[in-house]
Amino acid sequence: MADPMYRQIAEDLREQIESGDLRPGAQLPTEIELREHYGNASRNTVRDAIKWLTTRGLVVTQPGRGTFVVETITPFIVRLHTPLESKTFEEAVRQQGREPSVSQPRVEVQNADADVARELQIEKGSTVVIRHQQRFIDHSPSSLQTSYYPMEFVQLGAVALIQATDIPTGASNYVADMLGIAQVGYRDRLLVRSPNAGEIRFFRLLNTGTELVVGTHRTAYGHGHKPIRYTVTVYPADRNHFVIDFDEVPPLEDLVKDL
Amino acid sequence: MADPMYRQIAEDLREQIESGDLRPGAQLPTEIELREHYGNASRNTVRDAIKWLTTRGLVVTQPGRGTFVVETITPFIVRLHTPLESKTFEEAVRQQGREPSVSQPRVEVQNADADVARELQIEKGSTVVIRHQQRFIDHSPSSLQTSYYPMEFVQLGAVALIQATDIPTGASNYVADMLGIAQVGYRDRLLVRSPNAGEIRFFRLLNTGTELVVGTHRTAYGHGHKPIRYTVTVYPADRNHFVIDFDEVPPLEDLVKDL
DNA sequence: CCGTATTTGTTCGTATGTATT
DNA sequence: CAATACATACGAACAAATACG
Repeated sequence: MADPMYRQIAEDLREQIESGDLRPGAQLPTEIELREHYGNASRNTVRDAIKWLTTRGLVVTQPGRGTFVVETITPFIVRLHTPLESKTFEEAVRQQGREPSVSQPRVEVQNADADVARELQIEKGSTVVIRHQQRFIDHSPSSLQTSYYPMEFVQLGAVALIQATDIPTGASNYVADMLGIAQVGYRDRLLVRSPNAGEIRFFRLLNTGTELVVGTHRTAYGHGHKPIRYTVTVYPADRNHFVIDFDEVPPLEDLVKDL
Repeated sequence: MADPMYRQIAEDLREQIESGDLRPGAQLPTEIELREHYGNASRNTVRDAIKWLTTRGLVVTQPGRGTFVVETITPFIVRLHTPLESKTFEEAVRQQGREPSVSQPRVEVQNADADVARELQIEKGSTVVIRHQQRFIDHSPSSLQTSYYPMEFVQLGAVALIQATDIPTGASNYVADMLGIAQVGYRDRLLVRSPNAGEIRFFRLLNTGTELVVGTHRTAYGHGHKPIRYTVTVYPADRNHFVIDFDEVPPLEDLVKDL
């Protein structure tokens, strides 16, 4: 049995895109033109073909403008496995020749949900301090970071945690200094999922259903496997690569240069 | 202005799914029933609503059967950052209480494309040995692995690389033993993309356009940052988590247990 | 700023095909 | 084989966003 017509049209367009006949950013023929080109197929059939392509992330449509081949984005490299004497966000971004900026932190005090309780090894419902921050690269939304700390840390003296001001040395180092709890290791978990409404807004995603985010869940530990911090950072999957280095590898600049 | 009707229907169904009124695996009302429920909307409008949900990965439709809320899969944990004395695939899978198996390797000799040439730091077009292997967990397709080695290694004596038989100690250790090139570090790069036709077939994906794979690109280095091996492993994004450990962290079993 | 043409978005109706039960 | 349910395809009308003179 032959493929349905809308798939044949979609395949034909896909080949034109992948062969380079239709370059990134180029406008596809209008629905009327496509209709005429493919044996006077119905406009709805042509639209089904375009939908097939949009669902697979090959084209985007804009009302009143047209349908365009997606632009390829030069990805930013997110380094997950930095050494303990790690670079701050600002340093890491500048290293790739880009301009970092961050929002003022937003601080909340809430009860731990199941995820947070598991990662911080505390009772579900215990009080935790939550610090949110928005990060930008070249003034474009880059990532959303949410860190969870046990309320206990504030009571023990790390009071800056519940203040909505940037901690220049990094909240992690601040806790280490104030409480004498040094970070000796961490575990990152990555998972891919659909963005929620807030993420769609912040990252200015199109909400075509093809957009995805990568969540990196980092739990940092002190001596004796005691959790210090649980940080979730969310990145749009389309504009980021994730790099993990172990021991002796060439400098990151080589990779950035070669893309 | 109010949302279009198909979106209102989609939102209503989405809430039922996320609230748990419609559990994973449950069948949605048929298109005709939905049509009647939502003020005799056109069947096409109901179908637009369902399409909105399918592109977001919330439901799947099966011709002749119905539309069903997607089943949630218990993810396998892929450990990216194992120490150098790392576990084999078999050991890592058994550690999570699952049953591993692998295909016979398929070996090719080809010219390096731009990616491979960059990673192995050789001339584009140089001859490379490519070893493919299919991996299964509990007899389900789990990952596709492709490793690239410079042809030079075979000429220098590592002849088992071009034989289509499993190297029990691991190809990496074999190269180290035969040529005295020890692996002293590696860099992993992760990226999310749509699967190609072969991957859709092997992983038995539905090709709804929402299915995604995560590619892990590992370049292993010997002394002096000399590349030894470039390995691309492809995983379906929906059934895997990725974990990277650094220094002192609790045993992985704790995480697997708590899911 | 306005009006008009162009282009995609939404909604309906209808008919027929294909897969499953 | 029949009934049910989703898939494909067509045609039509109006709405909304955009571009342009």
